[in-house]
Amino acid sequence: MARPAGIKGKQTRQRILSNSLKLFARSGYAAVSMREIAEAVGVGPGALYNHFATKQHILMAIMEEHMRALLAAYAENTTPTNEAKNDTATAKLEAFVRFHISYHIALPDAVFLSYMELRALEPENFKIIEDLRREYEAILKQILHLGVQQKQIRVEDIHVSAMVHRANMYIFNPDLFLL
Amino acid sequence: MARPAGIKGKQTRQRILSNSLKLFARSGYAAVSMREIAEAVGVGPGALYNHFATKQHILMAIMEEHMRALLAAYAENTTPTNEAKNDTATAKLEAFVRFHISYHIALPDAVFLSYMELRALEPENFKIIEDLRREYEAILKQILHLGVQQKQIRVEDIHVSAMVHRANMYIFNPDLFLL
DNA sequence: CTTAAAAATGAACAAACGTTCATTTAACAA
DNA sequence: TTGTTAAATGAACGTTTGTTCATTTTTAAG
Repeated sequence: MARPAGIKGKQTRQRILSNSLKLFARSGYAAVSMREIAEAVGVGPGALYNHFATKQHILMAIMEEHMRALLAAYAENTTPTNEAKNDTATAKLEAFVRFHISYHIALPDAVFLSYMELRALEPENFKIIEDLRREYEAILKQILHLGVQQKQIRVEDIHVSAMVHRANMYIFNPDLFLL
Repeated sequence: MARPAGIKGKQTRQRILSNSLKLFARSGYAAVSMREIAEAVGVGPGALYNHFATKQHILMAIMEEHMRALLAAYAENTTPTNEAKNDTATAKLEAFVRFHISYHIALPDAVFLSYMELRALEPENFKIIEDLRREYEAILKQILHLGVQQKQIRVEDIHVSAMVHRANMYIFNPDLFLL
């Protein structure tokens, strides 16, 4: 057999990503083999390389798309209408927290993976994900800043406060403290 | 070269355990090879097998000895003198929490590993570690029970309250919810 | 002093790993 | 209809994996 009938490439790509996400979250990136992924998707090992250059590229695609989807969902959630309604910093903060929690609760595997397997990323990929994470954190920082300006929020140190979010990362990766 | 002069077996065993702990905590059990461990210890790959039958036995030794040390330390901490001083349930609870936090803060690698690499344990080994964990949790449950009897503590559900501790495990291993 | 056990070596093994490639078939554009 | 690209196969490649083993040296016991 060769190419099956009625198969669109983008579908297989998505199936590789979703199955890899499950497997990586369950067993860890290093413990999952390409053959395992291929079997879960229902293709031969070689087929994976029509869609991703390496195993690392699969992990990277999962993480990067997760972060970009998070940022896009926040932008979507923060429509001009909602922005007008949430005019005060405390309203913005509540909207942010509600969005953050509901979004992350809905995608436990992706969140778990994005925290846990940072250590499996090659340096240049790690940097890309780190930058996306910083971009997301900047949203919270900006809200806190506004709250201080409006004298609605009092924080001893805005940076540290925003890091409450980042703390999750350190819980999962204690060694990052050393960087 | 063969056996070096002045080497006691127990020393090498400990060096294998401590180096493996560091490597496993940093990169994950599956991502660390026996050759990596051997190099960190400063011996050849074959030497590891004079002390542990398999790689899994190394992980298991780390986890089991960590849990047994935890239980022993608590027993040590809870001397008859201290028990007499901590006669009320709230005093016992405070003593437990203080012990728990200070002990776990002192051993971040071992704690991280014992939470994270449960998924790398073969079923029979997982059961042994799980039983030790339950034994430790039983201490807290007993204190809460006493507190309810003495009407010093009110809990909606003792089991659930004790599980606040266990919650850490689920944060690191969401799939355990399915068991 | 002799001997058995303990500790280490490093080459070797089979299995599994990530990845490549020649080949085949389906989809699609010209 | 023809030619090119996309998608899949599955055997094969070189490397790495966990582990074994014959051998050597040290320790320790009788």
